[in-house]
Amino acid sequence: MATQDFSRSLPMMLYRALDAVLPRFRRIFNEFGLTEQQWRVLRVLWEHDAVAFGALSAATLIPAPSLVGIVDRLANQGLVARQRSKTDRRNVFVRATEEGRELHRQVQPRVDAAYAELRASIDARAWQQLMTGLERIAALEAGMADERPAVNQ
Amino acid sequence: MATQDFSRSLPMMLYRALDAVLPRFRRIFNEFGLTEQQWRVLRVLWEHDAVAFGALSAATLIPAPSLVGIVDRLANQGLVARQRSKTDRRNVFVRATEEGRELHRQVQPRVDAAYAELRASIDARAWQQLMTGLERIAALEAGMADERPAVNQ
DNA sequence: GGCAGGTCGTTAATATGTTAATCATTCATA
DNA sequence: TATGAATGATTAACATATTAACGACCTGCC
Repeated sequence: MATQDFSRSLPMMLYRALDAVLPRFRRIFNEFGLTEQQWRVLRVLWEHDAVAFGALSAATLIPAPSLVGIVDRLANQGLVARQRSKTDRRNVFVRATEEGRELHRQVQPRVDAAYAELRASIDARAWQQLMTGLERIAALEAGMADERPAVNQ
Repeated sequence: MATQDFSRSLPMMLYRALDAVLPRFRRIFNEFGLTEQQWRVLRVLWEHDAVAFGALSAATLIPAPSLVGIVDRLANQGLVARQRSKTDRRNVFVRATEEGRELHRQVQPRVDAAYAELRASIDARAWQQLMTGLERIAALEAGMADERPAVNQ
């Protein structure tokens, strides 16, 4: 089982793809004083009004401890607001303010255009195969250990 | 040009794939007191003896400002050593110490096994198509702006 | 020989990732 | 109804990412 070529390993190829794709979007976000993660949060809040903190973490793929600070900063800028659940005071809901929605309306068209340009630079068949492959990898259940705690025998 | 489904966008799918794949490797690195990035550096230094700082940054995909601290910490642990070039004192070479090589010999088999297991969990054809797709994306030249500074007219 | 401009590693400031622990709250149950 | 386990957000400590600026060093050119 020879050691595999490091630079063409799956993780490195995924990083390479991100390095090729993200800068064109980050450039847009920076124009509006947003980081990529801050934008991801706004992106979700635009579609769903009020989102539970845990659900927001899952939808953005941002780990909860990171999300705390990100929501803090967005709240300080007046773009989102926190709201504790009244039925279960452990839960926190996050929603975009009107100001946050307005900012999103400005950013989204630019992002859509950049995404269309990206997609147009790869032929549709290769794009579809790539997406299918990524779905299969993503379906692999993260670690495959200590999930399903070995129920009886 | 309707707004595209966020959760299935290329960047989010790439993140999802990383989230599914990385934990199984990180678990191994942590056993040996290494972070993922620290391991990437050792991985390259194992193959190449002495590597110029800039080349190390490129090979690991770790941005230079981050790499400074990572090499610092590896050097403090005695796993790597810095060495300034005598012909051009701006250049710095990094090499693994004997201790670093020994650690690598312990970690690599575990990583190879985990990688083999990962690869076995996807059929070879889908894997190949995924890799081909990733190569195409990676070839896209990052930002496609301010590269090639608009030479005459 | 000296100066303008470029290269290379580094520092600085801020934001985020990672892992473990904490704290308030809820829930099941004795 | 008190109590221990479970949950959800948060804090803590450390490592890394991002962007801009810096400083030492080289190189071409006057």
